[in-house]
Amino acid sequence: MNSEETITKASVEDIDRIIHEPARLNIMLYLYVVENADFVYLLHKTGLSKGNLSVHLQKLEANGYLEIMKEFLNRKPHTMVRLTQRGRDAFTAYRESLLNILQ
Amino acid sequence: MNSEETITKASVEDIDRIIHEPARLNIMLYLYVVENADFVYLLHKTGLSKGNLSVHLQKLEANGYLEIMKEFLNRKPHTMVRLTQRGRDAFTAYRESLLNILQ
DNA sequence: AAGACTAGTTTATGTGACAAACTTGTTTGA
DNA sequence: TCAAACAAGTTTGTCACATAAACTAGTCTT
Repeated sequence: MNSEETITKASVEDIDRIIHEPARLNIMLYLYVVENADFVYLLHKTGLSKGNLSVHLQKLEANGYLEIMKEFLNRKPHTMVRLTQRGRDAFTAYRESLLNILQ
Repeated sequence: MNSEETITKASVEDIDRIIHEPARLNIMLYLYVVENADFVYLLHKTGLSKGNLSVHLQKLEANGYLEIMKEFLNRKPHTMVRLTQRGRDAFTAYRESLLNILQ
């Protein structure tokens, strides 16, 4: 194997589909800069329906990309969300990957 | 409306989902540089199954992004594909859109 | 105390990606 | 020469997923 062959080609195959879905990409973009967000904040920012947002958050959590913390605030349920380090890394990797492909 | 408000925000909502799907993004990337490609070439380049490739090409054609030209070559069916201007424009718009979102 | 509101979750449905199976014809080899 | 293998796709069946509607559980208002 010579040096030319070791150049890794930016590959569409290894796009992270969990992040690639626009609804979740949007969520990740907000969480990446905000660090801490609650359900209602994301609801308004993303424009997703509640059911939709709920399911996408669960999927991101199932992949270890974020943490969902439930508490009661003024006697009402309150859902806080933040990216895990894994989620943060996955997002930067996704970004690098796509920039490589498109540039 | 003042000038600040006219700054268009790069929005996840208007990602072109036809192109966004990785399999089709891959196809578009090849067609964008090659200009003319046949079915078998794309089959090998993309690594998609034949059925999959067939369906994705039909979907891109249905959206006016490419033209499918069928002919017989050495008595065998031969499918040529090329981007339309519309497809070319859609691709550059998609690229711009995603670069804006990710940068 | 009945209706409206808040903050979500569960479900039902439709769409879509994918590969397996099929189709139509051509070439090969026994 | 005819049957098996090959070529180039298409159609079909299945499974996953995105989405909104319906539901839940509790709180506030009047």
